Amino acid sequence: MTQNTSTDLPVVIQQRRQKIEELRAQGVNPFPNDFKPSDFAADLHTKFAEQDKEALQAAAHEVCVAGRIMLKRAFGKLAFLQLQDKTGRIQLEFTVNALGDDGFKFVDKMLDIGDIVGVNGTMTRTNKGELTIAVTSYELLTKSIRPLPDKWQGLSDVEQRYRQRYVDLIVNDESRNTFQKRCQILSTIRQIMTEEDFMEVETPVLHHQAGGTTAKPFITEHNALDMPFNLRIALELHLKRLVVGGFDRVYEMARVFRNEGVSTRHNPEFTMFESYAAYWTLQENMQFTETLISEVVKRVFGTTTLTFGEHELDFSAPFKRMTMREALIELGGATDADLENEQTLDALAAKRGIKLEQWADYGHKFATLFEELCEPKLIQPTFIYDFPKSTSPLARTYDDRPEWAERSELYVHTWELANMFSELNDPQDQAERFAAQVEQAKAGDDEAMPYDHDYIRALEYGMPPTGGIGIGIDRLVMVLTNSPSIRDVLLFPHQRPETPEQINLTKVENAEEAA
RNA sequence: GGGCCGUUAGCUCAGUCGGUAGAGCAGCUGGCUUUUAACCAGCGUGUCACAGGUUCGAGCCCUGUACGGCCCA
Repeated sequence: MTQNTSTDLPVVIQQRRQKIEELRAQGVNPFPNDFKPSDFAADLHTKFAEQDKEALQAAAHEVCVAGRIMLKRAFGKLAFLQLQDKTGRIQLEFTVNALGDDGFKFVDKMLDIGDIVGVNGTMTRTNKGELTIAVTSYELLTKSIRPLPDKWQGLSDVEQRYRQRYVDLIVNDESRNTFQKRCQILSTIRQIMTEEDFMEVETPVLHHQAGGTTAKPFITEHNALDMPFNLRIALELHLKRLVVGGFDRVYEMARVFRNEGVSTRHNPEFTMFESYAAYWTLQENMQFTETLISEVVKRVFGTTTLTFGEHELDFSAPFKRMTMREALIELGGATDADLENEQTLDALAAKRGIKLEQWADYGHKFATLFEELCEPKLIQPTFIYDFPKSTSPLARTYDDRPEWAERSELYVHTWELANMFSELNDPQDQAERFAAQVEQAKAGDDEAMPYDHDYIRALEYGMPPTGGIGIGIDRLVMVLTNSPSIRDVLLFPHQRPETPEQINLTKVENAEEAA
């Protein structure tokens, strides 16, 4: 918001500011911090669910809550307000009888929707049966000066919901619920990882060389070192260095950054989960991934079936498994002959109207055909395994099938949710793969990885046979919370600056630091 | 990057054929001791995203820009 002069402000804000002045004139602090609530709305609803008005009034349970006023219905000598805390809402009843003329008049005239109050009172029920706190004393804790959105329509403008997430969270229950679920999903993953004896580690965000996958990095600069850095695009290579170091089971769940487009499924910064376990094979990777996800669903949602859009998704283990070749044949309608060699793949692509890259080899063509022909059909959780070697530069290949990598991806609702493989631990092979990537980059693949010499050096010390798993946490949360856009599961999704001035602010700060 | 759509009061939205801005909620004043989108009486909320253009006259037509949404790459 731009800086307005006071007369430009909405009338409501001017009125609220005047109320603050009046309060101060009366010696009332509009922002005190001496109130301690001891009860929460949801607990009260649970605790007193069975008790009727007479029972409650006879017992006169004393309670103390604090929260935001969301609704106000005032009569001459009685007022009902609805208070919202982090657990939900509870109705408050203010009366002249309980509070006296001045105490009631303050509620009527000075307390507004949006204000934060603390109250003491006793439990009761209204004649209509609603559980209510009969307030015996109260305190204004924070005066709010901006009006909340319409109590019935709420806030639906998507831009404002993202830019002012705090307002969205105040008024939209679904939004609050989604982010609570996100938090529970993350903490349950951490719980399970701890139960499985994994160690959570932190690796650098600033990389000299953004590796571990193929994506365009962000570039930043270290002023004191006078040196450019990339923001990480994956966690992989540092975590595997730790496996070399003897930490047999490690994982990290954190933000990575990719300098690419923004869409309903892409945000420039997003959360990756990666775990590495020494001595795990691809089979164990797949078993663990399905256990982790189905266990998260069970613990967080108390079920194994969740709705996404029109689909019922069944997360009970085991998930379906098929090789990429089987998928192309069963789902893609290809024949063995179609998959014979590069020429037959070209013919298949031409027949289905699929464009293949100039630089693509057999493996890349094979994978592209899979993406085009099969991905849209993968709704229920399904592992696709056995990837072409050339599309998997960090994965071990089968000893008896050197052109195929011990790699699998988990698909749910057409999205790639997880990626896992037996890690390539032969330093010479890995060096050759890096070299091939460099060649591929020269040939025009702008997603090829750079050569990481220190990673080769680490492998030369010896990395035990290891299974690695990567999970796109935001997409997982989307699938589990029925959220069609990644912005619905990111508290503060990427937005362009609201005003040109904000772009200038960023530049000014950089210039100051550089000076 | 391309296509389509959107931007009007604090919020949700209407605005006819181009004739100078409208509703509900919120707010303000008054009334009301059991409301559940409380009710009754009264008051008005405004850089119609921004900048140009056409026109006697633009929220409406045209051009450009910004921001956002959806789809495609």
